[in-house]
Amino acid sequence: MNTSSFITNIKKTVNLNEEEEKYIESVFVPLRVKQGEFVEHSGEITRYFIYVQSGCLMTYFTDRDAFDHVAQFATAGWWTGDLHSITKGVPSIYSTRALADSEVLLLPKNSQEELLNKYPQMERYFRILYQNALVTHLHRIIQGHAAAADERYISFREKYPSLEQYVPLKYIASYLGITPEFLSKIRRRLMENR
Amino acid sequence: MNTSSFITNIKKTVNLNEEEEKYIESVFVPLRVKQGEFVEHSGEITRYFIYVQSGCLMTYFTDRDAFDHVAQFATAGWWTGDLHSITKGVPSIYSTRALADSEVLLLPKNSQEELLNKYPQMERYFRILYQNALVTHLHRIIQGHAAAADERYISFREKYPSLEQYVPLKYIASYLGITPEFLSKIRRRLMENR
DNA sequence: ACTATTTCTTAACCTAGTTCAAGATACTTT
DNA sequence: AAAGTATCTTGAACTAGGTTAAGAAATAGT
Repeated sequence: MNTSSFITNIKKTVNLNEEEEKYIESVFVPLRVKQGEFVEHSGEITRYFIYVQSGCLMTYFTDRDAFDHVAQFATAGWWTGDLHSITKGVPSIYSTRALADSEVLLLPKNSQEELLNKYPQMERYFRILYQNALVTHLHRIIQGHAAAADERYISFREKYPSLEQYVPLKYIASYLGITPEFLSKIRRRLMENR
Repeated sequence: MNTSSFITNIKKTVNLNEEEEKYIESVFVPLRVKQGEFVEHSGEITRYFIYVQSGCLMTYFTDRDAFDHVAQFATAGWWTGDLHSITKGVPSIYSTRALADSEVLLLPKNSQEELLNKYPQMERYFRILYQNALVTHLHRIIQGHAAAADERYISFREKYPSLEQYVPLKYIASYLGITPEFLSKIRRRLMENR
């Protein structure tokens, strides 16, 4: 498995010379996961930042009634994992699992720290990554309050059309904060009205 | 108005020498706002990162039915504003207003860029700031899906006890994603059960 | 191809949270 | 202190979305 797609991704944000590329590539741990397999388990301390090369992962929270709540999906070019657990060294409340056979690159916590110390561009890369994620998250919060479920579903489909091929509807429902049954109703209404 | 509280805040995360402190202090624009006054208006391109020295601000989104939805509160030591608008140069969908007489420090977009280029520590400071905010935001999303309104209210009070002095209940309701009337009912139930 | 398991849908009934409208408490301003 | 404005509460009627349970359709395993 080669890591060049990741380097390409970084270079969209910051510049890297040959030596930097080499080093960065060297610290990632490539991993293949089959559909259904876990990359991280809740309850354990997260050790890796997870970058998706291909396939699709989901990160989710399981509540005390054993209901799963999808925090985020991640397809090629996305990062996922539990930032809180890895940075603070506390057990994670999220699990990360493959929704399809996937190739991921694991960046161990220590290696990330090294990268940040060694290459200021990497500090910038992550700053911008987090900055963009923050905008998206806040938008999701507000839309959760301001828009009805059907609107949220419609904009989800517009925003992430590629996810439909990987993600079962029940997880999309979970991501949107509704039940699969209600999503079914919404989908039917949308079909009937056109 | 002095800016030293801000420097103290940065120094909790990264180190600064005398020269750096001086320069950083020099690029901030201090501003006093009275209760009810706006710091940023939706529809305009955000020009400043907003740091709160004292008092309390709220940033909110107004939907097409003219309902306000509180995105976040900010008291002393917090940043607020619309990251999307300022970084992408697009009109903001959020407004920021003072809930009490407040002292804020405005960091113009250009000055932030300069700081980031000049001092790698500042890149790190913002990376960590965003990283922490991301954790909080994701938690808020998940709690919005996994917890009922009364639980969300209780954990809000535990997490931000200091906000109760500044923030009218109707805005707390908005932040939690419920109506003021329903928050009233929740509060009553909580009173009766003890 | 056959079976088992998971996912998706439907329908009847239920509830957390909303809407509307009115009254009660605060908080300002003069 | 009075009057005006904004906030908070209450209650009755309502609705978006949840629950339960069962069947249909798709996937996966053998």
